[in-house]
Amino acid sequence: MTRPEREAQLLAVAEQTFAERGFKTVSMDEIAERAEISKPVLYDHFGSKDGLLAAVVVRIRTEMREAVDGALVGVDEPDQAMWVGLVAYFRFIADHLNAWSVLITENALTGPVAAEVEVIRRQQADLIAALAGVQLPPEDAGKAHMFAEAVIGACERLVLLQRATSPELTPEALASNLLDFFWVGFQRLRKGERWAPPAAAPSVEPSPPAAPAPA
Amino acid sequence: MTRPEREAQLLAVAEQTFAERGFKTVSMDEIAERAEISKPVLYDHFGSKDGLLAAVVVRIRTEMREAVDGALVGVDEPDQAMWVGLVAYFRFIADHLNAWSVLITENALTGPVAAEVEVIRRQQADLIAALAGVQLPPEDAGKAHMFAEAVIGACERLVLLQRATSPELTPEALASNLLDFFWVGFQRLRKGERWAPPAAAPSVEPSPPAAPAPA
DNA sequence: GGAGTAACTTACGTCGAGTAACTTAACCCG
DNA sequence: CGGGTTAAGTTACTCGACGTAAGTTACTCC
Repeated sequence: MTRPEREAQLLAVAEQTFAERGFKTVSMDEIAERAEISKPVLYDHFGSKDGLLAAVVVRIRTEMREAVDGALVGVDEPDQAMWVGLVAYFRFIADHLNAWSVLITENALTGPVAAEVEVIRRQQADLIAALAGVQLPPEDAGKAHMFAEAVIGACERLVLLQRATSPELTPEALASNLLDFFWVGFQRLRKGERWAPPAAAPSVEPSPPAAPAPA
Repeated sequence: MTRPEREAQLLAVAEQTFAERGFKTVSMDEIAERAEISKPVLYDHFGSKDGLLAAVVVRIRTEMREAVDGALVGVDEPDQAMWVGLVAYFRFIADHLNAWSVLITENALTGPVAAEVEVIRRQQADLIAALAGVQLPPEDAGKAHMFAEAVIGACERLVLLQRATSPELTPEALASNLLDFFWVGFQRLRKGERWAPPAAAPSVEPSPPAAPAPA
């Protein structure tokens, strides 16, 4: 088998296995066994167990980036971009629960792997900060990055809450709640105001890839 | 040495060591060496390496809880409670950077240790949800918990951002920014509005424990 | 047709979590 | 006073998992 083929196969096996059983409890021998190769092949490709996890993270990061960027093509108005981007983000997670599990359940904050995960957040933070920064009054410009970080932290906790207690919540519902909190603000939410898509936000439904409910 | 004494000493050594060098890279032998005892003593007290980490987490959790609860004594008005609680939270973290590092840099989301950390979040979430819930219109009551989770995620990211790039930000500044985002809301922030302490929020300064700047 | 290279394997070194068996010493009670 | 029980602690070990060295097959390219 050729090198890139092996690499892709190993990444797929590793992602799946890590998601199922957790990074710590999975051994390199087990991954090698599942992939039907021997252990040194793994080390030849990825250098170490952490290196393997880092490679998995990078792959997921790339896909996620592409999903969000793709959804934002042609969207110029910041409010709408925020909505479209958030929905794409939550939808990606819903469609890639395995991958997402790897990212967050193995979320050590130190070491090279953590650095790769932080790159994801920085990409997202820069995007959000850009959307927010252009709208803030000049004296609040410095707040854009803090705002972005706050949004990202909120997103991640909301995903965990949804997975733990409310799997029926759609990506759109998550995004709309988040915008209720951040965009509208609690003081107005208190009076019953809600966030609503600006103008006519295009439905971000690319016709879900046909998964008919089994009888 | 008596058992509770040993236990306290070992917890202190473990917290310090984990904070300095990271959970994974520290070995039980190293902790034993630093505490000037032999390894089986550790296992007699805590059962396993994860058990030791869990014990450290529980200790921090208790202290944190006491700090926030203490700050909230006698505060009844929800807006003010939110402010006081957030400031106490950020201040606790600023005053216990070692402990906090242990909590978040070793933040695996699976296993018993993770469960202990989640207990912290649930305590905080219940508190915030209670503060928010009583103020929301009945049809939004269900949003209180989502709101609380979002706030917690935002808090944690803000702390990381502060540590990484802006160590000069005070707990009060962090809390006030957060309330700008969540309480006032972006749409009004855009117009230059800011959050301000309700009524006259009592200064939450218990006269900082005299650390005069060295010459 | 032989040399070099790329994919791959067996067999091993090593380090760290966790444990079994033993030692010391204090305390209790007749 | 003296033996037994209990609590604190130590030495010396097993075992599993990461990582590696050396060797094997097979394909390609002069």
